[in-house]
Amino acid sequence: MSSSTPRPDDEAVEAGAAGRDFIRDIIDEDNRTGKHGGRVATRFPPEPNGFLHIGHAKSICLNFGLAKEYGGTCNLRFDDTNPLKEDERYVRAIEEDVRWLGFEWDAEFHASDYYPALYDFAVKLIKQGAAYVCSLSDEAIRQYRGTVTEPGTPSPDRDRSVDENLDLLARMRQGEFDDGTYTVRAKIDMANPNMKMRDPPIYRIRHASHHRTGDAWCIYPMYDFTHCLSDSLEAITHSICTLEFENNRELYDWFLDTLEVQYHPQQIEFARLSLAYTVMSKRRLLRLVEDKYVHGWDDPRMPTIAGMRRRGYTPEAIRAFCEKIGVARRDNLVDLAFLEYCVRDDLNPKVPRAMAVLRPLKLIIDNYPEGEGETLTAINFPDDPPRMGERTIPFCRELYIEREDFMEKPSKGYFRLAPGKEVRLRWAYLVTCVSVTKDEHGEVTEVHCTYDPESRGGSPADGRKVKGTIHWVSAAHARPAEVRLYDRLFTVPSPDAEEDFTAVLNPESLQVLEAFVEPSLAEAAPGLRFQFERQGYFIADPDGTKDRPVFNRTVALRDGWAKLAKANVTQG
RNA sequence: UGGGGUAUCGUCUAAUUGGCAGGACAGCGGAUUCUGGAUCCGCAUGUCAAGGUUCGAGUCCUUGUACCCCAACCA
Repeated sequence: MSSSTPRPDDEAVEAGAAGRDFIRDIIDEDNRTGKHGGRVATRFPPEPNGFLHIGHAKSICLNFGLAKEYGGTCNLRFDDTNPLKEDERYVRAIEEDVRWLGFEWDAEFHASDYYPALYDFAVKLIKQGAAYVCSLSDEAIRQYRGTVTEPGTPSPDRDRSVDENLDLLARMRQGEFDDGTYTVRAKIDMANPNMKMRDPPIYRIRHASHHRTGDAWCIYPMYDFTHCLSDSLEAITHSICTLEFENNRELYDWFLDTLEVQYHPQQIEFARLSLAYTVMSKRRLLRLVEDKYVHGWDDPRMPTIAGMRRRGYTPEAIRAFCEKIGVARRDNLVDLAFLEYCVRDDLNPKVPRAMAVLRPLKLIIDNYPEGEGETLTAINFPDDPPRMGERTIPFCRELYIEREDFMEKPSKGYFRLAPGKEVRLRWAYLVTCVSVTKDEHGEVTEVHCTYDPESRGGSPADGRKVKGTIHWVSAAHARPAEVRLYDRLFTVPSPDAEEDFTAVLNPESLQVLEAFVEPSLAEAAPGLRFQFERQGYFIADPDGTKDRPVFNRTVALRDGWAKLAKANVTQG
């Protein structure tokens, strides 16, 4: 078959739908064989012990996306079985993030909703002789478990009678015992080569208040026991999780088989997302927040959904990213450039342009009348002028330009401003540098130019070509603004591999600049996005005030000159 | 050293199930441009290794190698 003949799903891919992957293959096959009666029911099951990150976004897009594509359902389920680490605050943050990403769940559940049912299942297991109450300490349990190469040894309580187990469980539940004195364990196989099958604990005593059930319980079910049964109770068809739960699947199936539940969902594992130059475990992210390496869960440097939102990323960009990286089972480390591409690609057509000077250098037009000024017209979206209209910008004799846009001794290929060189001031005039003034350190403090009055708007009357165009703001009208530049949080691609990941934090991940912005930007409401021409995409931050807006750089523009300059340097 | 997994351009990911190894990002070159942006065109780069089966192997077989996960009363 010719390669130019489109395959059936090529159109779907082009239409923006997610691509093919092994999970969709499994579902197609299940639908073909009628395994779940053609039903597709997924769930996104976060533990409310931290904020969601980009790795969760991948899972969210997968689970909700599958439900949408197959006309199924997707629940939001909080896996809240550990009262010590969980909090209502995280529940609210997670709900907000999922909605912001553009998904709405069919039903919201909490594992804690199932505590009574789960307790009954534990009783049933005991009655079946498939679980027992164990009095071993956590250390003892660990020792009895053996190692990966040596079998474990049975707990002395393994053959406790059903009646005694039932009595002990009831008393555990009544609060008769202290934390750590007893656990309920599944009775499986202490010599099983799969460590997860060596009589895993399913209930532990924790005299702690739960954010939803308060003090109603002092015993809490554990993950393996809770998760499969929650899935079953919700009649989930495809229980999608990450690869590290692969060993748990045998246990997942064991509980459901042993308890002979009506619905036996299928657990399917996929490789979690790793993003270069950041960490993705909630444990480490929590550490960054608690030890104040960042300013909170929503710090724009964080890989959290909240951080990316504040940074200016859009839900569309994040969704596109999650679809483009695909779903597979091999370990991966996704390039930061790929995420940034998705962000630029989304922002480029929908964000208006503006001018801001981040590192100001004064430019004086010697032949422009002192004390006079004029108003020029700038187009908000040059690639499609009618679409976002135009705005006016004030111009006068003294301006600020970017320090980077002037070089006293221009290097090869530099076509911005330099002594004797002519450039275009964006939307304004052509200017030629005639002299510079310097301070006592030899630092250039002012650039003097003459302008061509016949080039108003930026087009010279004689049609001569000027290679360089630079941005500027009128010194008399410029508004001060704080600009926050973000860089990768870590200096190495895989900080997780480091002994101490905090040792490789990037000290320059945040740079705060005192910038000048064009007047139209002064009152930008928080959340408004702009492309500062030639620099990048920015979003107005809630920290801004009426007289002093704050802009976060979402992502820089690709910089061809920086690349060229770097190549020149390495060449010698 | 036990068990469970995974290996395809630098990166992410496909390959109609044994039939020309494709796409995207990154890179490089060119065109174009009032953003060194965007856009357009083009180029280069890959099947973990060694054997075997076959007209034909990324795909099947054998033997290796590398990496990931599992010994929390976390999820």
